[in-house]
Amino acid sequence: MPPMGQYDPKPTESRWQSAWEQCDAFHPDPQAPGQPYGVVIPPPNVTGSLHMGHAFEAALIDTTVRFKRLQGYNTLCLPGTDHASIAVQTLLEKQLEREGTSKDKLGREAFLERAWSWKQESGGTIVTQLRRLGFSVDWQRERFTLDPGLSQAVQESFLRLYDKGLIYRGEYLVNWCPASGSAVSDLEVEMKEVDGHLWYFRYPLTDGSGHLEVATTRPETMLGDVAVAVNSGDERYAPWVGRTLTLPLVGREIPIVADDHVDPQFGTGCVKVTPAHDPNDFAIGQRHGLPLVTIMGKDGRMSEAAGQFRGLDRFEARQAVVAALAAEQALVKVEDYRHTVPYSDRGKVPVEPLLSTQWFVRTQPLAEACLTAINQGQPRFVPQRWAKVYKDWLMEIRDWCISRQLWWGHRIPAWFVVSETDSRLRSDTPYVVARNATEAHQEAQRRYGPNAKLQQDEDVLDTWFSSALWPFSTMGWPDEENADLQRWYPNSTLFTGFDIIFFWVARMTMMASACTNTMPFADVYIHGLVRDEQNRKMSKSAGNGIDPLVLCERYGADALRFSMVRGVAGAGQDIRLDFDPTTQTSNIVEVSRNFANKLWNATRFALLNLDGATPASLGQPDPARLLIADRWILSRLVRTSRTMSEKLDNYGLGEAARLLYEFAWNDVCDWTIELLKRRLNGSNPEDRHTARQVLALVMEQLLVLVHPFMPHISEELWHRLTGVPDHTFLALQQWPQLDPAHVNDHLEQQFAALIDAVRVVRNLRAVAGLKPSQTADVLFVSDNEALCGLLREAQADIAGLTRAGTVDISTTSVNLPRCLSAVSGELQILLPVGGLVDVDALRGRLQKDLGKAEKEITVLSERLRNPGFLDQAPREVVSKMRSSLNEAQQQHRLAQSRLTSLD
RNA sequence: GGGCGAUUAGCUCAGCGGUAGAGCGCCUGCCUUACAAGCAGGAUGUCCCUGGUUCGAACCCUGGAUCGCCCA
Repeated sequence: MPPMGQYDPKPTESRWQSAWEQCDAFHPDPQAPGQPYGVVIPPPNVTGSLHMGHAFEAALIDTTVRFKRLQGYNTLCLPGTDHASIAVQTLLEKQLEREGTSKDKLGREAFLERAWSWKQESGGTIVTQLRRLGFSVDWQRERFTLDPGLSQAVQESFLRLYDKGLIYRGEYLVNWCPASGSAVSDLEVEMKEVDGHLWYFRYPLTDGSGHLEVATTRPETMLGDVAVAVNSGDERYAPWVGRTLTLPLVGREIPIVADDHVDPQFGTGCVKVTPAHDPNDFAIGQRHGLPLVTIMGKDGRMSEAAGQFRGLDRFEARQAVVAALAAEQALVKVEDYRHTVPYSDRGKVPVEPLLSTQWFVRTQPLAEACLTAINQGQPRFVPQRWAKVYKDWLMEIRDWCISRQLWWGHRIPAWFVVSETDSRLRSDTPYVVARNATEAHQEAQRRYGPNAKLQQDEDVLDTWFSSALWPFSTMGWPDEENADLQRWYPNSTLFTGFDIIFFWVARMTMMASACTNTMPFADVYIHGLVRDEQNRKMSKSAGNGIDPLVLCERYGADALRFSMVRGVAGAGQDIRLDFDPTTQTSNIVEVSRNFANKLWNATRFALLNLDGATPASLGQPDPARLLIADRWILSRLVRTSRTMSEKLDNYGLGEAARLLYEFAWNDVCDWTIELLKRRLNGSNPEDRHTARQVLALVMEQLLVLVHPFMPHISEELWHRLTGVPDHTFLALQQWPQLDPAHVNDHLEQQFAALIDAVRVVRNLRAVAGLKPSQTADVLFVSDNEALCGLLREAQADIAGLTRAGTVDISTTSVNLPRCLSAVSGELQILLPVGGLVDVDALRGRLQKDLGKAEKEITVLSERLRNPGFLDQAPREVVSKMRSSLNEAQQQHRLAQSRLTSLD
């Protein structure tokens, strides 16, 4: 058991997590009143476990969602997971390998059974972990991309796009990942800089009149060369254009072509052209009508066409080809060369550009619709600069290869009519696209006669294809009448990281535009990444990932969430989270844990002093009985809740969190609670009653403000404070709706002066070395009547805060020879403590005041002497400077006179 | 090659035209019956450099440096 004064998050957090879920607190009714606010969470990969990025994103989403719910929106936050074709299949294949078997031995059906049972058992890990954060999602609406409903959405959208000619089947160079045995899209390819070589080869002219030199980083592809290209403007080679070369090792006669895209600076200015194995060469080949010679198979080994090299792995072949060319005296030289090589994101091996037949989405028409929308501000990106990134990508978009040679995923709804090609699947076998096998048969029979035999395409769709439908497939689409869809689609906000703007955001907008004719969400909030104390991106592969659950265990989910949200700067910067792996501690999260503890103790204080009364039973305080301190905290409360709303409405989560922290710690705990103590412990029953009303009111409202950020502790404390039954939740209450008339600028300014005066007294006491237990009288002198009035009104409070015996306020100067004294604004502060005074310390203090005043006078009077300033600066600024100068001069005079009186 | 971000106290970062801020750390006192995960007080800055705009620049503009990211 922790000490009384220490908050233990564990029991509280698990208690409310299950209470919320058991009561369906976050299961909204589409028919319920209130403006809709709908969010779908970015579905994490089923293979995954919770990492800090998920926790960060969840914290941002949940803070916003809980805030909207408190504001009275009919709020849906829909969770789910994504099936992750390649990742799951890789994981399972490794398992099978360990068991001495393989997916091919098992067969497709058994493999998929196994995949599903794996998904049931361990696929839910991350979802359980999300619960641990207190994520207020609707678990009843949880979705998985392979669910029947979502699969139907995939089939339907495929069909519609196909019918509109937006999906086609074609033979192109795709990024082939030999590790996973599948095509991958351009986006799944990562360019890496590697140290390689540049080999120079000599290709003889067919007529024997000489030779040309070509340079390449991939010698093995020369077996598939079909031309040599030079820049059309390159005069060095102009005479040879149109003649032919004989390809060494192969003997093929290949033309020399001129092409604008050849860089004359690269190597010798002559490039070998291998259209079947290089995207640039592919383009050259198209322009010049060159044939495609494929010399490699899908396993990354050289094929029949590679002649003597067939069967060699592509990297072995490289060595072998170089050696063979050297033997023929065709190798000129080798240079070290640093260049970029495309790597497969998943397989972590270089991708092979390979000619194959795949399914593609024709993205250009979709991208155009999205461009039109973004030019009209839809969706709205926060921060705005990301809209440009999104736009630039859409403008240079390439077709999206959506077929994957995998088993785990949505099978492509296309059936080959094999009866048309001798029951074999050939490149010219016709096919039909349909919603299901029955419809496919009907269609095939209609087109090819009653004996048409079908074989469904073996391939599945890119996982991102189904993810792209997520905002509406999760809400019942294609059933346009679905109540959820009608209520929460388009979604309100998409929260995601900038790293998947291309992968996901743009694909969602394109698919939404094609399927639903609208943008899928109003706003896109782009957050940063979580970095470690050395500013490195947290990732599993870097080994610097912190397990959020470890931090939840140690400090509580509330503390972790608050740390991350508070760390967000205005414009979606990355956040940094420190962590010492040896002690498993984090200073940043500790700060939030301390904050939770502070709230715990402040509420404990309230409970001890309310004696069983609740905010409701105490009622609103009588305005006539409020002291200045009460009116001040009410003004601060209303202002804070208002400013926090503004920040939260504009995704200023970090700023809102910081405002809350300061309000709770400084205004409520340091000042209000301290000020209330006097009356709570006092003998006047009416004062006591008012003080309790104020305390109850402020604490309850504070807990509401805390709730979006730290849902568990606020829920717990709110129940303790209000005594409401367990099945009524703070999570479903109202954001503070207090009378805006409480806000009082003038009062807050005055109170700031009072706080300052108290601080000066405390400082004087510290300078003089007074023990906290010693009392000392305080005398304020000022000719500012209003200020004196304020101090008089708060006389008793000041006495309490400064351990003063008596507090006197005088408008006429008094001269006490031996006393502590200092100056604050227009106020002279005197502590007559007789012989106790350390004169040197006192002189130091006054000299400090004097110096400060002098500096201020210099700066201000210089500015006020500047005619430009007087003419052009706003009047308020000028008058503010004037009064500041007056104050400084007065302060200077007072300090001076106190100093001389010391001597 | 193009684009974006960062550079402020020893550390981590706010602030983004009107006299430099927080947390941590540091120094000095305090177990003052909500809280030592705390309270009170204190010290600490050519706001990366450079010009310019402005009455006034940490903040806006020019140029540059360093670090980081994205795209080609």
